[in-house]
Amino acid sequence: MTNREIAAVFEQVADLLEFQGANPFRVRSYRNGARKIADLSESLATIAAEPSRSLTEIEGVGKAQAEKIEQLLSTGRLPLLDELLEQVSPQVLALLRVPGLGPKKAALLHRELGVNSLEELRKACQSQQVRGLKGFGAKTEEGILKGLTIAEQADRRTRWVEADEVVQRLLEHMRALDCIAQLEMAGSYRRGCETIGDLDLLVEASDVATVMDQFGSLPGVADVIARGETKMSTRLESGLQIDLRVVPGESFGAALQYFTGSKDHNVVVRGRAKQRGLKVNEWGVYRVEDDGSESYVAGRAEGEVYRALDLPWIPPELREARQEFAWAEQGDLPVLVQLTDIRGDLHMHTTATDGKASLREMVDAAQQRGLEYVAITDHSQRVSMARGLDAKRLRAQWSEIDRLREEFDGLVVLKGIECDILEKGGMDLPDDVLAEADWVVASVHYGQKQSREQITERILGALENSYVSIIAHPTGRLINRREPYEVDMEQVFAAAARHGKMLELNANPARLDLHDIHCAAAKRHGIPIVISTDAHSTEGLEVMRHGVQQARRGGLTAADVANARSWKAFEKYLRRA
DNA sequence: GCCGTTTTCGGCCCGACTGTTTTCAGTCG
Repeated sequence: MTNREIAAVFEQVADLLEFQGANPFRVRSYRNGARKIADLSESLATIAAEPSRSLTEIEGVGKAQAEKIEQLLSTGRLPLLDELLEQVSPQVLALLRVPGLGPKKAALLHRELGVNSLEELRKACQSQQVRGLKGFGAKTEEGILKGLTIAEQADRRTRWVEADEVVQRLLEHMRALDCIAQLEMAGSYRRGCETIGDLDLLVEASDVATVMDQFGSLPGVADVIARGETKMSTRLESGLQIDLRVVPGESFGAALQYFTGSKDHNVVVRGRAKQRGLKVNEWGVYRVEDDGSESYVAGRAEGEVYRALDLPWIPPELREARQEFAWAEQGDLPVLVQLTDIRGDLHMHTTATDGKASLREMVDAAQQRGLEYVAITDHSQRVSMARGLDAKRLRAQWSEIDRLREEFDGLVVLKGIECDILEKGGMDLPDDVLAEADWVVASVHYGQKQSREQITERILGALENSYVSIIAHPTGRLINRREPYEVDMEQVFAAAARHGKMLELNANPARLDLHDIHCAAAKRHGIPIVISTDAHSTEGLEVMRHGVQQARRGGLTAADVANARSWKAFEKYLRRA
């Protein structure tokens, strides 16, 4: 079983236990275990197979979970899960997706009314059976009916780039107010996560009511879910929820820290505070005296909050309770790569295959963006739908690049190709053609359903080809649309390191492939990452910022990113490789 | 179920808001 599958089993166990009203800390420990497993770049099977190592070396995995992982690895089954599934039907778990329904209320509905599915819940609400239950009323019933629609279309998080469009609109709408002193987005949006559950807006303002009125009047707001003295929540017609918090200036930094999360990061922050006789909440950092009284220590700026805990400010992208606290304590926090560090773009298409802009237009647009070097990498012949290039057409394009080079002073244009790794293994163009290229991007487009062994073999084969420079979008996933193909990334990392190859971080916001944890793993292997736009139009060059953001989440510095090097430095590296 | 600079038991982050209830439980982030 793969890490992802085992993490999913632990998640399911947590859901089922929660539904049964089990010890909430036991539930949390399974969720925590699932997350740590999902964050792992090494496979559990590898760790378990090594006699000198133990699964309990994974933080958050103790003796009990280690045994369960071993059961899953050897038998593919978990008796605990089977047992739980006998007691609770998995369909009932869907009830937890209804906003406002937690384990307690869902269990009560199941127990008292025999509700087993979202459909049955709808019927129970419509026949007004729900309002009679203890702890329920007419308003709850109406709320559930509203929430049902959301639950039915749930299971989908918004891609960061889509959320960003809403954010830009929201910020502009709010900036129209004079009474706002500070305005920041927090939450997973600020952490640059690839998908966003909801949006969090933080405001410092004197006039709370005016801010809330303005917030509620954002075009596209379908519903005001809640409105209190400091907190308000709305839902857009698209289903996206936006939370607003209004705080005073002395709390702004503390609130920003608090609402940026992640949840797990904040748990560690709180724990540290406690060790130091402090308390951290969204209003500030407080010293707790022996008599129980509290005095304000910090909270105006986010950095103050961390300083009070003897930590440097931690970039939001790193706040996932992974390595950041260890780094921060040792003074080893990476200086994360920035968009302005990027000097080259090494994956783009033209009208020769499936691009929308000509070679000249792409090169021109790259120069206008201030890039020092680009590689033109159209598809190879196997990608027939895109009219992929055979040797003859490819050489013709390279001649065109030769002519173009004389015109474009100060911009280096590399003769490249995105060469398919064939289903049966091997490259889509002969070695003598690849040998003439400056830059060979190898990628899997076909046969994505093949077995783990097959796909891994294909990619390893490409890494062994001395003319291949890099593997593009190494896992093939499309966010919200297609799972990554089965590939043993450990072997890919080892082979890439051995053969001196690079790995691509595809910056297309639908791909963001490599994943952040794979970026971090590649860095540990000393593999240079190239962030590429894979642009199919001149506007497509714009997506570089998404790739940089993903790289930051992976903890990459400019030194870890090959195309953050000057052309001179990059060229030297190419020649050596 | 996990974990340990008050360690092998007894903690485990903390506050806002809602609806239902006369003082709080449940949910959410």
